[in-house]
Formats: sequence, C-alpha cells, structure tokens
Amino acid sequence: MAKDKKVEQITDMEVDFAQWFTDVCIKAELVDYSGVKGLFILRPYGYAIWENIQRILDEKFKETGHENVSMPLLIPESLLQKEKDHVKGFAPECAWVTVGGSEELPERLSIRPTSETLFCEHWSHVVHSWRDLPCLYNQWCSVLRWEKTTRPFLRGREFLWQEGHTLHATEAEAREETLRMLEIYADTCENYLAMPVIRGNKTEKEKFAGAVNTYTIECMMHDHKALQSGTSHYFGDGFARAFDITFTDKDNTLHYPHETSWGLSTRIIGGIIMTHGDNSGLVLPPRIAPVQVIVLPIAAHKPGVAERAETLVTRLKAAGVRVKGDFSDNSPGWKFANWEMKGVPLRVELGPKDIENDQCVAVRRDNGEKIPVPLDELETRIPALLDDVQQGLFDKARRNLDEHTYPAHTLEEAKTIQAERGGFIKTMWCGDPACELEMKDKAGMSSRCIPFAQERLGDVCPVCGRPAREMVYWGVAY
RNA sequence: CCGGGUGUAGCCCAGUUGGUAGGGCGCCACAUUUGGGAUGUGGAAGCCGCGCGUUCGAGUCGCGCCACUCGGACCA
Repeated sequence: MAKDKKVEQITDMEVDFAQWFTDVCIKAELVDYSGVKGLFILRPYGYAIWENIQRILDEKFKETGHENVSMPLLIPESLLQKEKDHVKGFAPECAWVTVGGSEELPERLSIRPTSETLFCEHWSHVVHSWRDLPCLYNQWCSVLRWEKTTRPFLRGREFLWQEGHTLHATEAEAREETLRMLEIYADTCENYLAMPVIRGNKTEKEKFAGAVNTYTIECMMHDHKALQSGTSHYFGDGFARAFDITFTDKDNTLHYPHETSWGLSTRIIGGIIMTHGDNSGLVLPPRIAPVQVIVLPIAAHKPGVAERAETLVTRLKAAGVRVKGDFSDNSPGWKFANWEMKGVPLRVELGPKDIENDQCVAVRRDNGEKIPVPLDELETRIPALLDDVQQGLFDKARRNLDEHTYPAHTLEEAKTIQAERGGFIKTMWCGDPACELEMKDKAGMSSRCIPFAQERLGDVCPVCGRPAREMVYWGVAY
C-alpha cells in the first residue's frame, strides 16, 4: 500500500508533464499562487534555492569586477521610448502607473520590464571620460511583464532576476564582456545546477529588442523541450547614441561607449525542476539544495536513538554540510516520501540496528541506492556522496541531451523527427529569416541558437536549398 | 486575445423535482504506534467565487462579471 501512496499527490510526468510540473511546485512547497494572475509567492524553500543560486552568481560577478546597484522601479514613458527597437519589443507587455495618491500623473510610468533605459539615463549623467569606463554594474530585482499565459517559474508576470549592465570604451572589450558573462552562466548551470547547456548566438528573429547580438545558453528539459536559461547581449553603441552617452577618449575626441546586458531569472528554478525531477517529486543538485542531507531517526522513541541522530546532525553541520534532522512524530514512511518530494539529495537513516553496527544508512535521492556508512567515516563519506549525486545528475541530464539531439538534412526529416521524438534538431541554414519562419510553420520549431560548436552537416539549407551559412539548433521552447 | 474545464471547510470533492450544507484527506487533543505516506476516540473549522434576477424559499434555475486552470495564438 505504501508503495502506491508514495506518489499519489503528484501526477506522473508520463501522464501529464505540465500537471506534474505544477504538482511539484506546489507539493514541494516552492510556490503559492497569489491573488493576481502571474504573480507568484516564493515560499521559504523555493526562495532558499534562489538564494543559493544568487550567492553563487553574485560571487562570480564580484570576482570579475562587477558592482551591485539599485535602480528605480518606475520608468517614465519618454525614457522607455528613446530606443525605438527596445520600446517596440517591450511596450506591448508593460504595466503602467497613471495615478499617484489621488492625482493623475502628468506622464505615465512603466513598471520596469527591464532596466536598460534607467542605466543609460544614469550613465549619460556620470560618464565623461575614458577614466570613467568600464562601468560594470549589476542589480538583483524583480521586473514586470504583462504576459498572457503564466506558469510558476517558467513564465510569471513578475519574476526575480539579476540584470547586469556594462559600458565599455571599445567594441572588442564589450564583446569580450558579453561572452565572459555567458560563460559564467554556462559554468553555473553545468557545475552547480548540473544542467548541461548549448552555448550559442541567437538569430536576428530571436534576439533581444535593441541588441546587436544576443547570446544564449539552451538547456533540454526532461520532456525534450528547450529552455532558454540565460542570455547575454551586445548592444553596440545604439543605446549610447539614443541616450547621448559620450566620453572623451585618450586622444581627446568624443566617442560613444559600447554596452552589454545579461540576465538570469528564477525561471532557471523551473529548469532545475524539469531537468532533474521525477515522479516522486523534486530532485535538487546538492550544490544548490537548501537541505543537502536530511537525518531521520528510526524508532526515535527507543532510548538513545534521537540523541544519536542529533549528534549526526551536529557533526555534519560542523563538516560544512547543509543538514537538517526531522524529529517530528510523523511515521518514517511519511518522512521518506515528504523529503523525497522536496528533493533532498541525501537521506541519512539511523535506527537501533544501525546503532548496534556503528553505522547509518545513506540513501541517494537520484537513484535510490542505499549505502551503509560507518559512523566514524561520516565527515568524509557524506560530502563524497553529495559529490556523487551532483555528478550523477549531470551525467543523466547530459545523456538526455545527447540522446535527443538529431541531425536533419531536409525540412521533411526535421519535421518528422520533431513530431515523433522531439528534442533538439540540428540543421544547416542559409541565414534567411524566411526559412526560419518556414521551419516554425511546417515543423513547429523555433531556432534555439547558432551554436559556437559548429558542425558541417551539409552544403545547403534544408528549407530553400541555397548554400548554407551555418548550423542551427531547433526545438520547441518553453 | 480565442476555445474548453472548474469555482462548496486549508486540500480533493459529493450535494436528488429548488426546502436552509456533507464525505475523505489535512489540522488540534489524547492514547497506542514507528526500517516506505500508522490506528482509534474526541474536537475545531463554511459570505456554497461575486453581483443582479426569478421564487414564499437559491449551493441548486436565469443573466452578467471575476478568478483559477488546460489547449491555441502571442511572447527578448
């Protein structure tokens, strides 16, 4: 009976992947719905995951010379309109403040959908000389975009993120920055979130409003759909011209600086869920898990058990492990299911039989393996097991990506593979947006990116037959 | 924005020709339990999504609205 009840609260992902995702978000106590559509409450456990990601990224940003700032929440309409491509991209999903107190405002104010314009306005005030450059800024905040369809983490009207904005004297320096930050995202995804990524360039059609180039890291979810997990943009001097940001260079002539921006949002948590989760719930990579080890006393009423379990918690804490003990009066079975649902990477059981043998039993969340651990090896074995889980999750995700990436040489072939197997499909491409649209119409896929790691699959574009320029990854995206 | 579904206790839901609201889970207390979601006894908990209408009387019928949800369209 217990075996069946174990997953009764979560829909199987094979039955309904979208419902499974929502179930995990709610049952693992990551989010709650608020009174407004698309605005979600991040509960303590969900927010703790974000804090861990935040800590990792913030450290990397600071190591590379960036400083945190805080920009205003509201953007005057006139400011938002200064760069025409940018406003065209964002105006349709802006929310506006039109009244302050009881007064109608002389100019309506947009609740920031992103802060490029605010940074630019500020820089136009403070940047004068080459000595003022580069400006390497970042802010942690939330932004608002009035989306029509919303889902926890994946698409909210408000979401938490960081947005980096930098200003450089030269194009080369700005382009270097753009790629440096993309690599920081890629490294964070792969080595902390255990999510393998495809690094690449967005097509003209898919790039950010106002950008010269948009770089992206694309991840594959368990259902073989793509998730754009982080983006980094090179703006050229377009914004600088629009906002009249100039500096006097060493040669005593006036120049427009070159700008970048880059962002990663709480959407990545949706990515973690859909990359590692299973039918028992969430599975968290140890490096970002709020609780890495849950210690469960078995038959805790028996003399000495609870006390010894407490000792394990204390010892692991001292060894630098994020550990918790569950000493509630719920049954062991309930606790197993509960902490599995919450994705804790390692469970440590301690019962009377273990005490007799001077051991505890570690159980891996990723594969269910039960491993007896001698108590005197606790401080070395448990961290090593956490590393194993981390690696195990990455390898599994890597296999999913590799096994569901297919080359195709004709539009028909691409369409068939997408319809029958899903995943990423790589083809050559002539570079014409018309062929990109054709792929969307006929095969239902958008271009995910032009990968840095190029391959020569053929000589012609599979859509129009003209000479191919580069290889593109296609997929169905979240 | 278009189409479908759903709104009744914290959650899932039942509620007959219209007659004044019920079950399971959860929660609280106590007892017995404890190596894969324990059992018993007792208890608390409801603007039946909102508004208008029909009626002696509306959870139930009609109209309008709102919210959530699933598809689709749209979407750096």
